[in-house]
Amino acid sequence: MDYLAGLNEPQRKAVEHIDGPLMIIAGAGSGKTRVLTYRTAHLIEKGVDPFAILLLTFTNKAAGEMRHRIETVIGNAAKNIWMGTFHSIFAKILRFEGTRLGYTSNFSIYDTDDSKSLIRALIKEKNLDDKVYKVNLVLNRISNAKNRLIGPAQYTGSSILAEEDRLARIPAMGELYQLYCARCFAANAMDFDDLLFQTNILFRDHLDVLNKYQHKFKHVMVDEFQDTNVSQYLITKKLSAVNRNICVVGDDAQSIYAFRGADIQNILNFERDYSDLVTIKLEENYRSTKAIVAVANSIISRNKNQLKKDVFTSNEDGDDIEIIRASSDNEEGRMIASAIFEAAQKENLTWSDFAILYRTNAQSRSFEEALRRLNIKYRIIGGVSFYQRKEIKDVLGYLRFTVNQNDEEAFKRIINLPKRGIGDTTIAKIVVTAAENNVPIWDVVSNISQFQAARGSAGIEAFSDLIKSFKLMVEVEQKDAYEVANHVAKASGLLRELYEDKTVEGLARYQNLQELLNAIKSFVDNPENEDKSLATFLQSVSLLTNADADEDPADRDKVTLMTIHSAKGLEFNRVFLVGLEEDLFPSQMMLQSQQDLEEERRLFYVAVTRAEKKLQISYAESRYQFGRLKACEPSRFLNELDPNFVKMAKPAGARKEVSSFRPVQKTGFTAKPAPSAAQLIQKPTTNTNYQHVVSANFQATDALALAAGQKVEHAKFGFGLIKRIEVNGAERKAVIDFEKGVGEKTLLLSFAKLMIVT
DNA sequence: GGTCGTATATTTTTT
DNA sequence: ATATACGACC
Repeated sequence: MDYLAGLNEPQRKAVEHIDGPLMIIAGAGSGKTRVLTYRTAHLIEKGVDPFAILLLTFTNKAAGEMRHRIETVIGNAAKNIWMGTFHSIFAKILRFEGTRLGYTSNFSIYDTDDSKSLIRALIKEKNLDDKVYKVNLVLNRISNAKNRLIGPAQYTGSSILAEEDRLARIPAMGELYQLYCARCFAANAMDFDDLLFQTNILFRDHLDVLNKYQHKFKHVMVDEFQDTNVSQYLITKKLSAVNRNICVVGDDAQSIYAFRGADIQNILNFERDYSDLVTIKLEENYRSTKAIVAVANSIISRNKNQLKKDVFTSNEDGDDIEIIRASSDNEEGRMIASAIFEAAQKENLTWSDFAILYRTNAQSRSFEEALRRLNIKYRIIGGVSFYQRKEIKDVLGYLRFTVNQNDEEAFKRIINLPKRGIGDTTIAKIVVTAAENNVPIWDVVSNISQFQAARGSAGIEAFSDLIKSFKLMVEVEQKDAYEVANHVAKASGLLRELYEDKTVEGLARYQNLQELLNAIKSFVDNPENEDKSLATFLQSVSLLTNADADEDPADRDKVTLMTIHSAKGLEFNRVFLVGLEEDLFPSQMMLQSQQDLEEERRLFYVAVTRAEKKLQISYAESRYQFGRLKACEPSRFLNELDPNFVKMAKPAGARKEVSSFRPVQKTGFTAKPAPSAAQLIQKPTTNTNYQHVVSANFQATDALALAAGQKVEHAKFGFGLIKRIEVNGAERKAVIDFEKGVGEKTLLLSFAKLMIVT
């Protein structure tokens, strides 16, 4: 019990409160995780069975870390606590209980891409105008409905919603919703929202199941409670209705997921649902300096919709918050990068002490470039994660279809991959045939001759034989996930296809695939995983968030770049909050669609409170957007900072633009790893002759731009004159002579769109 | 059915 | 700037 000694009064009270509903309002940096950890440990020490504790966190990573910390306090018993995200915990429960709802235990989980693809197909099948029925809009409406527990039947029955959709000129919305659900169900698939929605249905319609879990979980705890939606809230409420031991932890000031259905009212109105609720406020900030806390308070005090709170700190005063003005996004990048470089040297900090936080993922580019230039190591959290990459999703598609042959989206992805001569028309026909005859897709595929004339059916038969052999491995031979995946990668031909692709991207994709196989291997080898089946692996994979990505600890000393959303729950010695421009932050989109400046302000608050020692905020006066330079205004949020703790950074000395013209000497370098990225094959060069041979597949406009005598220039990086250009149409090759040396950068930018053929 | 070339729209945040 | 959609053509 000695760990109680290190806690302050409210923290200790929270830890020691065992029976009855408890709400902990935890200000930023107030030791929330610590309280949650100790409280759980305390429960177990008081004799609560770890299996009877349900702890819901926001990311899998948070759960993992918490488990680790509890383990150091109470040891091995921590392994048995039910801990994870809402999505992963209830996916697990649905595996067991889903049969009650007509799903089998190996149901697929559709990610957002799958959902969108299905909606796109439905819009097409119904002959609706996809300019009016935008996929994102439709998906949003469906998602919102599910999060508010409005099923398709209720949706179509609601005159209010029908009126809304009529006014929005999307009267077929209800029908689409219905079809979407029917198709997901036929595919034995649930989307992200279904994992919560169907859990609610399960608990509503099957009281014996609800009862079982109500008695199983003696204590229910919810972390980041401010970001739960109605669907999640109802699940926890139902689960804790018997024992009434519900403990929620959160900070209304940090509620930043309204766009995903999170309802700040859950926390603001929590008292209404529990008359005997005990509320404890943690208001002492242990993380940040006085200056940072003061500025954060000055920001959040402008919001009306919040619980009263008085966050304070007894930490040192600290440096003032610095505002950095840059002329462009590229200059912003350079200024921040050199600020990091200098600070690291002068103050003996490591790269991992720094974080750059931005509003949108697209902003990372200028920082990446500038950091690379200074040889500063960095890592980017978010963006396109490993499991989103095409080659990975392709293999996962095969694996998904092997486990669940009704999975329509997996089917569409892999049926013609590698090419089997099966086109979109055939695929659509199969899908529609299955839907119309109300039979699983697999029935059509495996009996293709009954449904379709001979044309194209050879390829389909080959495909169905392939899948049958995979099925055999899983269902009869009971092979584990790795054995199956390894075989599938080879037998499908995907591995070979990538192996034969000798371009740099091809190589990277091949390596990614190998890495996926390694990940599966380590899943199988991990003694903590009792169930090594493919189905279980797939489930764990589809619920990974981008905060969960593995990082090799040996390689950790890097500057972190990420969106403010992904920074939730983290802290850094130094924080650079960048891109403080009106319309970007606060985001124009957000203000238009949700009319919610307060949520943006909370996001600002979250960003500011990530900093421990020093906070620097920057904005640019111009920024590239859609390839064009746009003028920008400083954000209104800059005026909301307490002026007593803010200073302008001294203007950086006049800076000469870089315009080096280094001759290219390397053989074969690559452009950014964009899909259209190019590899340059360079012929041996002499000192004066910069000839490059490019095998390319380019648009006519590009060829024009590259015509002989044209200047090739890019922004500030320099230019070169093309002396001669030969474009051999048949071979799709261009030979280009440069009059003089051009910078490597210029070459890359000029050729980035050229795609390699050979 | 597949490939190529051009026109068009697109960007907020994420389980 | 780039991803997608569409029409022309093989």
